[in-house]
Amino acid sequence: MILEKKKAFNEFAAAKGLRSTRQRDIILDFFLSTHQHVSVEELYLKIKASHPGIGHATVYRTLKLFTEAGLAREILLHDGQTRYEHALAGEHHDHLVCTGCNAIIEFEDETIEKLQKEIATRHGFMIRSHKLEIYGLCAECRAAQ
Amino acid sequence: MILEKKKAFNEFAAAKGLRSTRQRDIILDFFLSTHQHVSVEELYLKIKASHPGIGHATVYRTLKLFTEAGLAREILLHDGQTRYEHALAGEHHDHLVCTGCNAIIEFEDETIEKLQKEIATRHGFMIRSHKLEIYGLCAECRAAQ
DNA sequence: TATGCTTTTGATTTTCAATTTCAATTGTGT
DNA sequence: ACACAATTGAAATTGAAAATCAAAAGCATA
Repeated sequence: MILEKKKAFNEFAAAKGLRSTRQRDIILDFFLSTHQHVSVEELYLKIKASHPGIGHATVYRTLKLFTEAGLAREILLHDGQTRYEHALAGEHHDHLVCTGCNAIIEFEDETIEKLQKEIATRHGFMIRSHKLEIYGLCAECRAAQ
Repeated sequence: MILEKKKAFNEFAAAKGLRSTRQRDIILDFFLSTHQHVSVEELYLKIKASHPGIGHATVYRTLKLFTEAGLAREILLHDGQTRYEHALAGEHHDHLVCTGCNAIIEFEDETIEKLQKEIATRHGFMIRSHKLEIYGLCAECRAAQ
């Protein structure tokens, strides 16, 4: 899985004529070994602990590259921080976001995906990507109330 | 429709013990007369043209109030600007967002809504709100390519 | 209508994520 | 090793959003 993604990135880099750099390797390693939905700041701090030389800007830039390469996907929640989740081209999942404890539960639903395609077709729209987030309270937070 | 919303806001204000102010009236008028999906900045500039006294902060604060009152809903697209769309409690629609021309097409789909509820139930999750955005190219932008 | 208390306002400052800048560094083909 | 372009990172900049706080405005009461 991790190797698969590294390979995917290398292919993307090669196709785009990007150079292979120490920093990108490190950032990719860290990104792949974090939990889902890291914010840039969070990842930056993690990396900084063992690689103090790596700068803010590079982390931002590189995560944008991963997104272009299809390894990552940007998610905007409502706390003003951009997060990135793991992704592989083609695969997709959506989110239940708990507003109580900020937990994120992932799910997939083929029927919803299919309905989206139908809607798009009806409007002459060509889908590139989509995002479905359901906000509310998870089972634990409901119980705790 | 506009009166209905004004009434809704007045009721909300009364229930919360908020005062009725000239600024809030003006901002509500402008908000209700704009197209869907205004950014705060956009609305602020529109208002400023005829009411130069009204400040940035007030527009931000007031839009948050409208959201609390159920008249507006925050939407985060990928341009770093928070937008607000018109809403009435209970009503909901989702978006096709064209990455070519930034057009936003609204749609509603009962089946998708129903599937979301099922998914939530399956996870013991209580839905408060949700957001579905489909990104891609609209018919015009596809043709223009 | 005046009084006194409280909310609201708005100019300004602050914050903070994200981007830009640019000189120095590094990767890569020759 | 050389040359040249891409990349990096410290620092500055931008820009949205929130916080601050004295002044102004709303509102209940006399």
